[in-house]
Amino acid sequence: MADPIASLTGFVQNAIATSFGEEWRDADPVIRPANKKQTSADVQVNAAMALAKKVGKNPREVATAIVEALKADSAAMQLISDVEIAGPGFLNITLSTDWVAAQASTILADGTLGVLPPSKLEVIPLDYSSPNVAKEMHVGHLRTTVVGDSLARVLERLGHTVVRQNHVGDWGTPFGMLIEHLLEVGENSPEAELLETDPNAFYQAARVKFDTAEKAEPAGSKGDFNMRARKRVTLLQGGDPETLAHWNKLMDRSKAYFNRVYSTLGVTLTDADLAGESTYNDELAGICEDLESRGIARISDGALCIFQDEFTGRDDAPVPLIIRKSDGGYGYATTDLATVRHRSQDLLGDRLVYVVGAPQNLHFRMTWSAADKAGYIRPESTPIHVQIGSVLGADGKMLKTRSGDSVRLMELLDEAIERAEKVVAESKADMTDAERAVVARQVGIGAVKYSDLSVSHDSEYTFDFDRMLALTGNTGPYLQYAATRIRSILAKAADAGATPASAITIGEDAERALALKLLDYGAVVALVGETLEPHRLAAYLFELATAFTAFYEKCPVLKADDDAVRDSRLALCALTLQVLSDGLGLLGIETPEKM
RNA sequence: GCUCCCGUAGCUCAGGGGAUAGAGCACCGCUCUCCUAAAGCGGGUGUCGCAGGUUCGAAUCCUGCCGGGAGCACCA
Repeated sequence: MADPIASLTGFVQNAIATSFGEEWRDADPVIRPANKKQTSADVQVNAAMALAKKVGKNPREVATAIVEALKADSAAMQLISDVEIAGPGFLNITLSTDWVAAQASTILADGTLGVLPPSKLEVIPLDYSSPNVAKEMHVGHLRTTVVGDSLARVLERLGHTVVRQNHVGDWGTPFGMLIEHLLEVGENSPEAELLETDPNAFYQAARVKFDTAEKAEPAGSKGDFNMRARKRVTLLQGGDPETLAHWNKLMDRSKAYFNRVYSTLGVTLTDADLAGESTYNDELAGICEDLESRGIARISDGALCIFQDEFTGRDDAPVPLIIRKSDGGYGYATTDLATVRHRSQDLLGDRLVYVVGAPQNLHFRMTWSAADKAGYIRPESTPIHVQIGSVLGADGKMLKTRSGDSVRLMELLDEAIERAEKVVAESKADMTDAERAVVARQVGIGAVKYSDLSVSHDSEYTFDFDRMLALTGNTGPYLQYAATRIRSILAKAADAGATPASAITIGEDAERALALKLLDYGAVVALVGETLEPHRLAAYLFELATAFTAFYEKCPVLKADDDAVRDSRLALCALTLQVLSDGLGLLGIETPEKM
C-alpha cells in the first residue's frame, strides 16, 4: 500500500489502542493531508481532539500518548521521520523521505501505479449515454456519455465487472410516426440519410407532417397520416413482422449515427451495449398484471397507477406512477421497472448505476421505490442515480443555438476539433497535415471531455469553448501538454542511452513533493470508484501536473549533475508520465505523442 | 403546494467535521545562453445567501427562512 494515509492508519489505530484500550481501535483516526499554511509536515492526525472527551483526558495528553506509542513502534517509525504536537492537539507527521522514495520506486517497478482492487469486487450495471433514436444527441447526452464512460473505465480499472447499458429510447408512440415518414420518403432517400447526419431534422419533418395532418384532415379519414402512424404503433407493439423490419431499418440508421458520435468521442460503447427500451417490451404486460393482481397498482382515470404516500404532487395528493396508459400503452415508468428488475435479478448487480440527467431524479426514486415494494430488487442491489447537471449557455440558460434549437452534437465536436487544429497549427508548424489532424482530434475532444469531467457531475455548468480549449490553467490540453513534455524528455534520454533508475532517490524538495503526490494516485482512483465522482481524479491530475512543472523548473533531468541523479529523475519522469496518461485514460482522454 | 439540486473571490468552479477557506481565468509586474515560454514565479482579493442549533471545532451536519434552477397523471 503506497498511499501514505492508508499506510499510516493501522499504526495510528495501534497507537490509540495501546494507549487507551482496544475498544478505541476502530475510532476514526482522522488522518488528513497536512495544512500547509500551518506546518511543513505531510499529514496530520486529528484523533486527539475527538477522543479527548470520550477517554476523559485533555486533547494534548491524548496527543502525547499517541505520539509516544508511535515512537515506540519501530515499524511505524519506518515511515515517519518526525511527529510533533501542535495547537490544541494536532499531530503533524513528516514522512520519511526514504520511505516515500521506496514506495514510489515500488509502484513504478510493479506497474500497479498504486491502484489496488477494493476489498469487495462488484458487478455494476452502468447506464449511460442513452440517447433517443431519431433525435439529435444534445450536450446533456454528451455529458452523461462522457461521465459514464469515465466511470466505466475507473470501475473496470479497479477490477469491478461493469455491464454497460446503453438504454436508448427506441420504443414508444413516436415510432409510428417515424416509421410512416420513413416509408413515405423511402429508406434510401436523402431524407432518410438525415437520420445519420441530422436526426432532429428527420424527427421534425415527421412531426410537422403529423401536426399538419391533424389539422388538415379529420382524424379517422382515409389517408390521414396520423391514422397510419397510430395504426403503425399498434402494429409495432403487436410484433407485426413487416413493421418490425421497418423499425429495424430505422434502428440501423440511428446506430450508425450513435457510432459515429462515439467513435469521434472515443467512447467505449458498442452495439453490444445497447439495451434499449424495446428490450423490455415483452415484460411490460406481465408486470402490470402482476402489480395489479397484488394490489400494488390500481386503475385511476383509466390508467393503471401505483400511488405511494411518500410521493405527493401539486395538490398534496399522492402522485401516480403510471404503468399503463388509459389507451393501453406503456410509458417509461414500466420499462424502468423492468429495467431495474433485470439489472438486479438477471445481471445480479450490486450497485446499479444510472448516469442520467438530474431532472429525472424524482422519476427514478418513485420507480425504484415501487420496484422495491414489488420485490423486484434484490436486497444486495442498490440503485444509484448519478445526477448529471444541465449544460448552460453563456446566458445562464439551457444551451441552445441563437435560433432556439438544440445544439447539434456533431457540429459541436467538429468545432472543438477545428479550434484545436488552429491552436496546434500555430505552435507546431512542422507537423504534417495527417499528424496535425490526429493531434487536433485528441486535443479538441480531450478539451470537451475534460471540461465535463473537471466539475462535479451534479452541478450545472456553463459551456465555453474558449475556456475549455485554453492551453493554460485547469484544462485537458494543459494536462496533455504536460504529458508530452515528459515524453520528449524520455525520448531524448533514450537517444542519449540513459535509462530510468530502478530505484528513485530524493534530494530536492521538488522531487519529494512530486513523489509524494504520485503516491496518492491509487487512493484517488479508489475514491472515484466509491463516490462515482470523476472530477476528483481530474483535480488530482491537475495537481500532479503542477507538481511536475515545479520539479521540471527546479530539477534539470538530462543536465543533472551526475548520472545517478539523472537516472533517478528519469524514473520520476517515467512514473509521472505513467500516472498522468493512465489517469487521463480513465477520464477517456488520450495523450498525444507530441503537441 | 410538495420534492430534488444549487447559493463560496470580478468570472468559472473546488473544498471527504479540523488550524488563518482554495484553484483556474481575468488584472499588474518579473523570469528564456536552460530538457517544448503552449511555461514558471510574485502581487489581493471573500458578511462561504441569512438566522438559529449540534460539536472541543461548521463552508461542510440539523432546522427554519431568503434567492436561483429543475421536476411533479397518461412524451420518454
